[in-house]
Amino acid sequence: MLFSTKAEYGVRLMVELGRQPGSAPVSLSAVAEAERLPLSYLEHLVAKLRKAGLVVSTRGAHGGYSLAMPAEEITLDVVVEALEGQIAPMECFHETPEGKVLCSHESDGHHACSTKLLWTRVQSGVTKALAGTTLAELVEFGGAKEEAGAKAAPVGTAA
Amino acid sequence: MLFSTKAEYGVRLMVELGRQPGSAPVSLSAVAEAERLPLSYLEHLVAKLRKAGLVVSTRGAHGGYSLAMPAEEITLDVVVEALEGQIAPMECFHETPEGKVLCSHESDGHHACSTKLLWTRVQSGVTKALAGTTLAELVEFGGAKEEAGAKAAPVGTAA
DNA sequence: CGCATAACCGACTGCTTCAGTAGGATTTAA
DNA sequence: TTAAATCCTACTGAAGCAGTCGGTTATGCG
Repeated sequence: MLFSTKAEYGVRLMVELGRQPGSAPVSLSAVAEAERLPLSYLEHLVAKLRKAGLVVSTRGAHGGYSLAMPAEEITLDVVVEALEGQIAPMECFHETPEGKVLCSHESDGHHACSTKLLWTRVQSGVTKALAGTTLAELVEFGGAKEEAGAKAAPVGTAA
Repeated sequence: MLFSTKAEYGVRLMVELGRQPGSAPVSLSAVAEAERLPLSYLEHLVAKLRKAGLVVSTRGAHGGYSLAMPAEEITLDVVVEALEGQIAPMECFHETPEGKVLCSHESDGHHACSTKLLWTRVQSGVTKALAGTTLAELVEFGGAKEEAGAKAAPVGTAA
């Protein structure tokens, strides 16, 4: 598996916040119930998102989380990286700020690291996919949730 | 990290076999020494490659491994999958033989899984990068190893 | 004021995988 | 017959995953 559930849950969380019409904060427990995810685990994930500046929190009663910027401006590479850490295909693969790729094996040999070409391509493929997707797209793709007068609609009533 | 060292070492191993001009088998210890990798660990990896039909082995003295087919016909998606197992961006992401994508979360909700779009794109990016790269490319990229009369050239003499 | 609600924080746990080691059994060329 | 090689199973320390738990702080409301 390329990514763990941290990315999965975290993205779902972000989408849930993106669904919200206004900028009213959503409580974690609401997200947990809507997505059927463990609340205490979401706490860890949302902490990462907050530290990355992707969501803002309001404490106290009726508090919660909301997106730090409009969903159209949030690309998924930033989100996934906040949750999973630096995205690289391989341990030895380090990207400098200028975009150059370093490989830790290149120093120890006479010939260039033959896998570098491969991992560079993979890296590019993943990065393009993530950076080319915005949170707004996912929110829209997720389906048009009812918007007509449903500020405090009951949720748990299945069937 | 998207992939573990299993993919890294395994690909390096394949490249090393691909370097060999003829179809003469290369012993694992030779590969281990050339790439500075632990022999006993390589044994595990080469077993996976053999079971996947990517390399063939000849036992006994002067035995070793060689590619089961020309390097031009070996694409890296097969190699990496043999080493790492099924490549999917997420646990819930299953691809059927016909190419359809199933998501285990889609049954439990009213709306479609909003992350599916994202993981589908990531999957496509990785698959294209891996399937679009042949072992022959990596061998060539790795650099032209000396070919002129170097059947038993000493290796360890650095500096 | 006091209480429920909610964000925040750190420690702990069972489980699986990773990366590698160890010890042997079998096969084969010389 | 022996050295070189593949082959196989079992084991191990370390790390990350997927949570759980208990407690602290902040805040709106009656």
